[in-house]
Amino acid sequence: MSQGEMLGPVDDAVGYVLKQAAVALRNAMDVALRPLHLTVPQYACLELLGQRPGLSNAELARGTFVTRQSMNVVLRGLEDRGLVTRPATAPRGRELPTVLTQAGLDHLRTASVAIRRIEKKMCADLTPAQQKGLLEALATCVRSLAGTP
Amino acid sequence: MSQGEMLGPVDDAVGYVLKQAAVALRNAMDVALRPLHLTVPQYACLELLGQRPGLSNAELARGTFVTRQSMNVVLRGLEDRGLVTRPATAPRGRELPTVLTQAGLDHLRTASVAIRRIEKKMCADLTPAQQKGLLEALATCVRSLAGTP
DNA sequence: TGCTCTATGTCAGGACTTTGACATAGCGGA
DNA sequence: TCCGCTATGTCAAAGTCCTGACATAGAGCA
Repeated sequence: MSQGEMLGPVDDAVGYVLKQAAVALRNAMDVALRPLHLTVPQYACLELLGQRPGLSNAELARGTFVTRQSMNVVLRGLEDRGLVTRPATAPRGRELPTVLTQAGLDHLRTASVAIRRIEKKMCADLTPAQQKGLLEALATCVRSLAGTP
Repeated sequence: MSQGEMLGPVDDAVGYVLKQAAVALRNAMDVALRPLHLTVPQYACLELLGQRPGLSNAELARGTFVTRQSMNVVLRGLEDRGLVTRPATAPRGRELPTVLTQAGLDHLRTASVAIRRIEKKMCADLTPAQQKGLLEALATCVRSLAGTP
């Protein structure tokens, strides 16, 4: 390659830098979760269940930004490993409320500290005010994009 | 669903909101590019080539955060549609410098305004200072994550 | 009651991306 | 010069995720 770090116009585009940050975070999470034999979607599922037990498959899918089908296979894998449990029959409607097992809770704890370390590292060079502003700005972006075309 | 918009602890995590924003942007770009028969990676490739003509396959892959193999199939598709051109033989080393054709440039222009409209909408409710802060904060996060573990 | 509409769980198929591997072209030091 | 070392382009295989489709359960309304 000819130039090492030439600043191009793409680096001024919010979308580009957003994508860049998301990919960097994803990769860092991936390597942090590998020793625990967890993928990022699996961890996201556990984290959500830890904070809000009894979520159904569809609710978990929306919460982790994947489809119901993908979440279904994730849950199957976690179920086979004994990390989560779903009742055989639906207590209401067709929703199968999922809960963490003790093993799942233990796994979540260790994974959670690893991920929290990643986030800490990511925000290490940000002042508390900057971090707060980042959070608010991103939330505002999400709201703006959610509106009608 | 029981609760509509209950604010959970996950919404306070920077990583979660970052992912949320990236997915929202990706989806918005997807629907905006569909009428032009372009996928997001294809558009990203065209945009990069428009700003820095002559980039090689590997350089484009790094710039769009995918693997060389994925970028190879993307380039093949764009080449078959006559939007980009690569020399049959490498002028230096093994790199094949890719450039936009006139049709590719036209396609890029229309796609670029559509995407810029999306970014404009995303940042609509942000003050210029907030937008500047967001850009800087994200760049700082990328740098922090890039450091050694 | 009966009908429609929405939402959920699940199965099959396909599209896209990544991992792994290989041959080759420059680069730099012994 | 020669030998490693890195980087590039490409092929094959695997994995991951999504789109499409179906049957079913509850809510709302005539």
